[in-house]
Amino acid sequence: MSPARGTSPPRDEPKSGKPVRLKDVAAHLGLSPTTVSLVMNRSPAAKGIPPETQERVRAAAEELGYRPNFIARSLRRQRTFAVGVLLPEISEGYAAGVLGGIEDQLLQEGYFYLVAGHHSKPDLFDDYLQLLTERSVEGLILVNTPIENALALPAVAVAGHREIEGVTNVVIDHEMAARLALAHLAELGHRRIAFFKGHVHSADTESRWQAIVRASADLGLEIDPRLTLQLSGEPAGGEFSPEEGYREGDVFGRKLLEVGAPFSALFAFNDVSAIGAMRAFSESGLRIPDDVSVVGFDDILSAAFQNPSLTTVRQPLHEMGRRAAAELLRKLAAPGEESPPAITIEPELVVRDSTGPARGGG
Amino acid sequence: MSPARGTSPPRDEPKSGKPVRLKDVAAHLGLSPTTVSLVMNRSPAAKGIPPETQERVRAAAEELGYRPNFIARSLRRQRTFAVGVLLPEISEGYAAGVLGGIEDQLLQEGYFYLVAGHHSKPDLFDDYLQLLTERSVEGLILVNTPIENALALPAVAVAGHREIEGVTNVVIDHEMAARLALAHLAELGHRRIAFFKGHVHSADTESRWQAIVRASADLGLEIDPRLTLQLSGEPAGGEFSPEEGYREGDVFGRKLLEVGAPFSALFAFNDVSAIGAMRAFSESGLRIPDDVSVVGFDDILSAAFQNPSLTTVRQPLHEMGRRAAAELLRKLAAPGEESPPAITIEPELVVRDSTGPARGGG
DNA sequence: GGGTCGGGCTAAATCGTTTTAGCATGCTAG
DNA sequence: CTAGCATGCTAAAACGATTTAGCCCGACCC
Repeated sequence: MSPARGTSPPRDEPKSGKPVRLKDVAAHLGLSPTTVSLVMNRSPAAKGIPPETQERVRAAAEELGYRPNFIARSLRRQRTFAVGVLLPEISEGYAAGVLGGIEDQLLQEGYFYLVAGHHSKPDLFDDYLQLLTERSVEGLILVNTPIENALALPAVAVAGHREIEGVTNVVIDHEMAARLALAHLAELGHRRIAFFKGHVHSADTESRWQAIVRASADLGLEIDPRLTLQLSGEPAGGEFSPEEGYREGDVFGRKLLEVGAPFSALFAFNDVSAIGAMRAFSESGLRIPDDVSVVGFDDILSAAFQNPSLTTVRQPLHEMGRRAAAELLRKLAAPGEESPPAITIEPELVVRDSTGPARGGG
Repeated sequence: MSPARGTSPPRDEPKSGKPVRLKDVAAHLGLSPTTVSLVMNRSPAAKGIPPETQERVRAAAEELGYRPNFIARSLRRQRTFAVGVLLPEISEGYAAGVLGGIEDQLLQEGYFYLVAGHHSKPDLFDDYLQLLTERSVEGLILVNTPIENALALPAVAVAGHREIEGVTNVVIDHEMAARLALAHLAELGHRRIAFFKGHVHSADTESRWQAIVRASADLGLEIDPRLTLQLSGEPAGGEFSPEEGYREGDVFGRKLLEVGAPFSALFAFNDVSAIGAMRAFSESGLRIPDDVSVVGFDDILSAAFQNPSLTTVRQPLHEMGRRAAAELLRKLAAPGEESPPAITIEPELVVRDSTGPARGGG
């Protein structure tokens, strides 16, 4: 049963047997665990320990392959360096994009995160909140996740639906988005523009529409109510399947043509409905962008692959995730301070081939 | 500083002040922590405790809103109920899909997971492995992540590039994939089929090609080397950007036409290259599927949105993730047992509009 | 009446750290 | 000669659970 029986492992292999604990390093050196801990953590209290001892300690730790046990440390310090992320569904493009940004920022700062996908079921949502709290996450990031009551932990929301006391909301700058898209179309000579509005329950719907109304006024464009169609499905983050959104775009594209009112451009609520509409237009014999220009919103992967490729307002999902994570870490670092109620992120217009000059000059 | 000073919080509000510990519940009842622990965990040793006491304990726990501290429990039991997931980049479609399946399975079984995206940088990869180990994850899932040496923890790989001792690999059944795609084309009357082979460094390339060769033989199809083009970028999980893959499909589609050898169908290595090729074909005046049929691989979101929509072999990413997680949990539950070197998942042929009967009957 | 047994609990060690409060020792200053 | 003060460390108490080894007490048996 002796640990060094028969062929011993090569000496430079630290992964043999049980992990090395602080106590082992201390024993190896003939010092107390306290000293080793102080040195390893570069604690201010370690200033009383002479440099040569410190060096001995570090050398021994290195030699033995000592790795502090995070669990024990978390227990003692009451810090887990972990945050919880709640989102509807991880494999869906919007959430995955945001999560990528969250991850970059968190890992960079030495944090990890626990993710739970609640599939938009409110009861699951509460359960997971509970579980995450039990696991002692230090804060929360809510991606496209509506909450009812205030939270016990510091939190930041991305595409949050409501305004909640103490929860900072990271949102896209709808004003700018509307201005970018409409100015682009206006510049190409379009005057009669059709719109797809979002689902009534989507948080983005209202603010985006307000922004569109304002931008239209600024640009001297008139909005024709007959050319304004409200989608019934698909809130911003995609609680419904993209296929549904696509089909809806197709259906609404047809509807638009049936209205009879002329239009030379469409600004859709999102890319999937834009793509659906493009299909409807093509099948009706219209050519894009010669007969009608189309602008989407989001810049999903497929946007670039369309034929023609889709001009769209890009939501910088990665950046939104990064900012959300950064803001949460800031809150954690400065618990007292007031935090901003919202952080707005600038969208970007990606001009591709689905937009072109209006025919006949406006 | 008394906790019950001034306006006390409503009694049914358990979130007031500090969290309730096991010790508090014990004190409240005049029992020892041991007893409470035994009861709460339904430990076999609790059989000596009379049901009425047990009921008292549970009622008190409920009343006080007791939630066991996971950290403390983890430390004592040496179980974290957490696994680590290593992947190149979370916001990329392949990894996100697999992760969705992993998550479903893990949460269902009471586990959480920590994700680290190494962006295909081997040094980051080692760092994160280290960090995850320090955090005491119980096992690892590697998604599209090549590893050099054996791992200290139980592990399962999805789309693993190498075979590693003790690491179970979850892979797609290439034989079946090839058979599905080629049988479909053969049935439509196609005899001269062009192929895009994968990048040399992709793990899937070789096995898939072998499967294609075998399936072709079985179906009596001949493979024309002139119609077999090897892509240079884009390994299976997408280390390169999709845009690159798309462009490459476009370029290779053109090359195919320049070869001069006739073909009526293309079986591409993945959807992005298939989509690129479709574009090349359309621009050369060929109609899909009338002049040429195209089959992709993966079933990415965009596949359904193409015009025409793309027939493709779907990789059930979610299922692969689920199976990987399930297998890892099995390993954790039965540490001694032999585990299978590989788990193969059946792909599915999704027939859409990019395939049709061969012109002139073969 | 003493031994045994079982019922109903609990004391205390433990998991691997961090951190507070000191303890020797030796030197210096008065 | 001794109080005072660095210097270089350490003992022990946390953190919040789990778990092993028993303790106490009454009932039962012979």
